[in-house]
Amino acid sequence: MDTPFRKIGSDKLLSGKIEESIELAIRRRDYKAGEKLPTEGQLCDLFGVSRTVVREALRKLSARGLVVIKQGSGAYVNELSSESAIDSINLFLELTDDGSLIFDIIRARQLFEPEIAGLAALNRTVAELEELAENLEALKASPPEDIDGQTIIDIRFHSLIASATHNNVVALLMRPIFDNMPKVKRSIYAKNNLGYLTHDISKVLKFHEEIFEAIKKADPREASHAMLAHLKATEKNFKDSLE
Amino acid sequence: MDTPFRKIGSDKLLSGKIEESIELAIRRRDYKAGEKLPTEGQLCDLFGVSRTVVREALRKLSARGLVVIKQGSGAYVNELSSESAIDSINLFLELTDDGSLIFDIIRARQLFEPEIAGLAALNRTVAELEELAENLEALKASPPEDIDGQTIIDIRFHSLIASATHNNVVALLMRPIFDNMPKVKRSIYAKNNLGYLTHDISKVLKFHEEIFEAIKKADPREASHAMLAHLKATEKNFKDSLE
DNA sequence: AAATTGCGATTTGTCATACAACATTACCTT
DNA sequence: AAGGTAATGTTGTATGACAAATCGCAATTT
Repeated sequence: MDTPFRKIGSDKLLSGKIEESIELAIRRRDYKAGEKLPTEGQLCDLFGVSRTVVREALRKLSARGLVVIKQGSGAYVNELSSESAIDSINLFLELTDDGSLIFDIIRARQLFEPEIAGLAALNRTVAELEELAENLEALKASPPEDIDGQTIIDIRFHSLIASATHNNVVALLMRPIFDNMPKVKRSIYAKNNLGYLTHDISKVLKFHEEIFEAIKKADPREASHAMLAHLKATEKNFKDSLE
Repeated sequence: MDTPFRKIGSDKLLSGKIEESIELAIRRRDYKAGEKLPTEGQLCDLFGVSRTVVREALRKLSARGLVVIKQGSGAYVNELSSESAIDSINLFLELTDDGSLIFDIIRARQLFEPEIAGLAALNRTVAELEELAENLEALKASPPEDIDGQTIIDIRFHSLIASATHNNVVALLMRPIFDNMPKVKRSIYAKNNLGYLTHDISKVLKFHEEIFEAIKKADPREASHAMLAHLKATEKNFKDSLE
């Protein structure tokens, strides 16, 4: 039953208020990345609370990746990496997976990656082409039985293309998808394990090379088509493994 | 001086180890959503550490959205909502924005949303069509000067379509993009404020209706095209505001 | 019997103090 | 001046105490 009365000072916990306060200061750039925050003692004085409260506030901020705490030294504003944000997403996907995650990942890649490859074909620099070429060589050189290693190289190939769009939002949002590729791979090889291996790295390599050539030629349509073909093949591989 | 050897048991801090341990238990589903964790006192005994440490571990977990702590009651495994994960992403985007965020958002939408609309056209249910229809009515009924209100309805329209793909990954990853739409809107109206308003809700409505009709007809190609036209118009609107 | 109230026990929130572990600085020795 | 060492500062952990919120159960009221 709802009453007309609602909570007022939402965050009644002191550690919560102080967390907010420090977070705000960081968002306002009062403290920039790498800078040292006041010591626990100073924060106690500033806020007029006990060290317990300050420490718990700092702990929460560190858990969210906003600050790093170094024993004996102090608390510093984190050079914000995307890792903690990505981790949050991945944790959520893992915990809410009702079994559809793998298929959703496969489908999402088909939706997004062709377009990404197309944009990358337009925006890529020569340095990025170089990195892609190196990646192809690495895949060629990898031992045929080292599936995990190949997966890492595979992920990097697709990540490089996402980065080559020069769109930070795109590159960031694709990360959770790429992070889940090993799970997809594992699910494929878990089914037909040891016996007959459908895995054929030369096929993957061929697709990668086609995509690379299209991006090199700055041909978005062809890049997009090549990417879609690649992902369709991956999906077929996955579906075949379900029997 | 760095040695080539690094710590193995990475988290040397007790609170970190205990955080990990509890997190693992949650990931393993030893404690399911809504369930109550042992009390602080019990955890102290279990791990053989002080309450300080246990409390800081719980605080970190709560900051990451894995548990909720209720004073006088206990710590419970959180009904995991996507909010904290999304917040992390949004915070990261905000803090690392070098000025390109708004443009990246606009571009990312053009990459992703046409495909999404296409998939939604194939997978939408009648209930979802109903919700979209209601949303169109809401937009029609909104006061012309209530731009913030219209933005909320606009966001919901696009969110509904993303959900109608029935792909959790897609719906989740689009959230940070939608959350930033108000920022884009504000940047448009900040430029030509008060004077001549380029804002014309009837245009938006027309696009939305086209998209809706295509999705209703289960025509992915048309849905995709309509969505792209909509987003191109939005981009033009944005670019016009830059002069 | 059902609902409400009140009280005690449990649990989390905050404070204070003390000491350990680590980092930084200043000083001293060479 | 260079290098090592002690002093100092800062974070990590432990303990004890009490406040504040919640919960469970019995007593009371209706």
